[in-house]
Amino acid sequence: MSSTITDTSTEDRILEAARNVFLRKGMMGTRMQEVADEAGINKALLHYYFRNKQQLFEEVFCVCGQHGMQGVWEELTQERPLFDNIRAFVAAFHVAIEREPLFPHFLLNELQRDPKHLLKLVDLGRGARERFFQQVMAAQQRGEIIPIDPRQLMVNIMAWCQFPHVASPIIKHVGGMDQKAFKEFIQERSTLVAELIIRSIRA
Amino acid sequence: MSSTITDTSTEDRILEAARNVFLRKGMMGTRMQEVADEAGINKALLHYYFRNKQQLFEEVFCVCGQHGMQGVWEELTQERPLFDNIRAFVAAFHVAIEREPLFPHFLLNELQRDPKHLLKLVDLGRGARERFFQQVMAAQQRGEIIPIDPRQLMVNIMAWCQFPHVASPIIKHVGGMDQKAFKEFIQERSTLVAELIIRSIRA
DNA sequence: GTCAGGTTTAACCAATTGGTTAATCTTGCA
DNA sequence: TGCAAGATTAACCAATTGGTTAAACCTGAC
Repeated sequence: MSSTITDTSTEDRILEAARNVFLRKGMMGTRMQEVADEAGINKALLHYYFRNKQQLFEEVFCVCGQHGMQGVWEELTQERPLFDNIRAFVAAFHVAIEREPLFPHFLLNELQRDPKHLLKLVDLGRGARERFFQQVMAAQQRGEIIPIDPRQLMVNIMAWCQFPHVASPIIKHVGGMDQKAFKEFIQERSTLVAELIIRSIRA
Repeated sequence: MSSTITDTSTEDRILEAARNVFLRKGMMGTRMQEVADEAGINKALLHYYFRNKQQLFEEVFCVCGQHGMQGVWEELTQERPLFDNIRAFVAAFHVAIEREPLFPHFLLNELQRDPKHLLKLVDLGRGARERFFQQVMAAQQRGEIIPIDPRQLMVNIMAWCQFPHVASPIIKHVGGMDQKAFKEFIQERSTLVAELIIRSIRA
């Protein structure tokens, strides 16, 4: 049966292992053997649970949800002043990335390789973004912020939140940071980013 | 001889083809066959000119320089007010990326995969960055800008310049842009970014 | 012409890898 | 106990791919 303790345990071990390896190596870089090893099982058993690599990939990243990124978007659309929404969003974003630091690089990479499969993940934030755009335009009309394409603002926020993780090897290298120093560097950003974003658009 | 017209032409065709394929697919994603095809030659001839894939890769990206990125760094260190240096740097950066839009994503990706080979490319800007850091700290002491870790400022600038290209599939998708609209979106940034960066740090 | 050198190619090789098969091992149950 | 069905494995297969080899093909010098 598919409800035995061992079953679910095995299937879960596979999903967990696959998620880790996929995040580290990307779809193209992962070897089914490595997933099997990390799950402590045979490679054939992998194909017994998931027909092939593509299906395993989609099961992990499309079916199983996007690992806590959706709560983050909602921070953008609370009934709060624009600046407070930005602060909350940036903070929540940093917490989410701290839980899954490899995710930004992974997602950007896979989307460049094959957009059609993972773009649905991106769409989950669409509603929140649209409401955020409206709030930005409203603040603009009230003269609270400078005139700016809301999409540019959105890209600016995302860039400052995600880029440091995507470029972490460069940053560590040129800044002479070890892992600990880098974490502090990122930690400092979680408040800095919001304040500088606000400074950049405040009228 | 290695100075015949045909020779150099063949070797150049290979280097050009390799550069294109590597930029599109990354080191791991490129197939030697595809490079050979794009160069219009046999796969064996590829190995006749370049012993193996790794050597071809390093020849293209380490030996042959970094394709115009070094002139950009110098814009950071001219004898100009800080804000003018930032404006010039951002503008030059956008021009450089426009010539080679795939380069940011490629570099970030390869560095995450195997830092040791390409980090020397990053080091070419070290001198310029250090002088820039000094100028930032000087402006800080004169009270022209707010207190900020110059490294954070540097990351902020790089993030806004590079991230849109790394995340181009997402941006096109959520913004409903085709290639032309995206180019306009980027074009708008080439002046917007510098002004917003300056707003974010101006005292 | 022809011969020697570098150039180009077709055919081949070995290793990797996604995926399959058939046999073996558990386990719950009649 | 013994059987049936799912779980697990070792061995295997076919396709891809980086790399090699030996032969063929210029082309310029004598």
